[in-house]
Amino acid sequence: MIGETFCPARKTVMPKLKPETQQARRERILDAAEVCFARAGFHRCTMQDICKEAGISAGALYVYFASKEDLIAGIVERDRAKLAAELADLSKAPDLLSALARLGEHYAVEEPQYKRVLGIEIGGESTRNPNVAATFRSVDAYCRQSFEQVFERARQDGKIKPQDDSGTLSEVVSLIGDGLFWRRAVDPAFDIHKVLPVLVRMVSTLLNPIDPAVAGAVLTPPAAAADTSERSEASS
Amino acid sequence: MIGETFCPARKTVMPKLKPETQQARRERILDAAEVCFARAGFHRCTMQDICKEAGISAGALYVYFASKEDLIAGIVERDRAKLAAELADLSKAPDLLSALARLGEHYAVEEPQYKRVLGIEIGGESTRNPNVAATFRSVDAYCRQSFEQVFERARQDGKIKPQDDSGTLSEVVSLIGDGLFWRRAVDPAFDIHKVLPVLVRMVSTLLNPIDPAVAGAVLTPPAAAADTSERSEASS
DNA sequence: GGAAACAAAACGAATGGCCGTTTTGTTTGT
DNA sequence: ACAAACAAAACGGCCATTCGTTTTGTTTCC
Repeated sequence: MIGETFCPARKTVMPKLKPETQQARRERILDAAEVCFARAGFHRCTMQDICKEAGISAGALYVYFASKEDLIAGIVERDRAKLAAELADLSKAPDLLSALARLGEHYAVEEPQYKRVLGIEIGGESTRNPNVAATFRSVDAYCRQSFEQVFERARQDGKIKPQDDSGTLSEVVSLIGDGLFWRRAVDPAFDIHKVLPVLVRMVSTLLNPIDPAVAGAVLTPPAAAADTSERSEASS
Repeated sequence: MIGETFCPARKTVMPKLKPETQQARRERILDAAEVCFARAGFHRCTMQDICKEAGISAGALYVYFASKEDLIAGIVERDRAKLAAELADLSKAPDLLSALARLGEHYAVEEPQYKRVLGIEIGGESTRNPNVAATFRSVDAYCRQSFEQVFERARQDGKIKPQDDSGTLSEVVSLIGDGLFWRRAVDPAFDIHKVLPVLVRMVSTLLNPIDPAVAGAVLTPPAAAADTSERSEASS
């Protein structure tokens, strides 16, 4: 076994962790950093905090991230990438409005509190850190474009008859999403189920201002709506 | 707390700055701190930065604020108090919807950027600093109550016929306000004039879902609306 | 009225602790 | 066997706060 293999073609760098384990470590560090950053903000959170949370040493951390700045950038990229991915699924949804409502539900209810707080932290950081700003804005723009395309297709399919152009619709819906996100992050007593139906109704009048019958049709595929979002508290 | 030293007729000495100048200094420091905090965040901003911005020395600053924490609390209180005051004026407005639109216009256009960024900073801080959280939430609650009262009165006066209760209406409108605020703070390219009319229309259908004629009446006292907000660039 | 008296206000260099990062020596994976 | 991965301790800079001193403004006493 020990048989002294000196390989001829072997010279410089190679032995390492398997790239997958390497990636796993990175993710783990990011997970820990997310928690810490949300708990204390990007600032007051120390590298030592993150090390402790991740169960590693400072030396190890610096193998994977060159600096705190770099770590922050990593957090932002991962978080925003996930957001973009989840929003991309939206375009596949058959029912536009209930898909939107489900999205709101998802972000405002299922996501743990610390992720929402992290979102605020990211937005704030984007106003002063050009690096963060770049990824933040690009994802933001992508999301609004997605919305816009969805609306545009729905209109061409005759499913909606909005009086505004798709770009404006997308802006308005994004804005409502931002409001949900902010309120939910900042006010622990916020009850999304109180407002979600109203928001849906409101948006539906936007999409079909003329004919309430059509709006109703888009709004309520009755069975699905009842199951998914409207009353998840009935069971408990 | 200032002029009150008890003085036996003879010996008493209590020279000081006139309370008004004292207050002025405090305000000046708060102004400087606002700028610095917005520029760098509560964290990365140093006390020396603030001193430089205010044109005073460290020692002087600590005469007026016991600690950085204390200074942050001061900022939050002043900012929120102003918000509450401005919102209180709303109840006096004769035309509800255009008053709301004007409010949105005010916060999203006239307010300088750094104040918006400061708002994010405050919200973020409120998720972890109990002191900040207390004033933040109390003002937040006050604002929503104001909205609620305004809506309730409008309903009783027969000006609106909403199908939702005033509490819910207030939540929804607040949420839209939050969305405006966030978007405007975070996205410098955001054009509020693209969405404001749509938002107004949307809210108006909320307030008067049944009878579009009434809704139209509330929405457009035509002369006033044109002058105040809709197209301030037409005249010039 | 004006100067002495005195404390608040302001200054600004010094301090002490904290935190991001580096260095050093050991372990581990291949 | 050898470099990458890691832990642990150490370093160096920065920053909130303090403190001894100076300045400023008000009162008191002649």
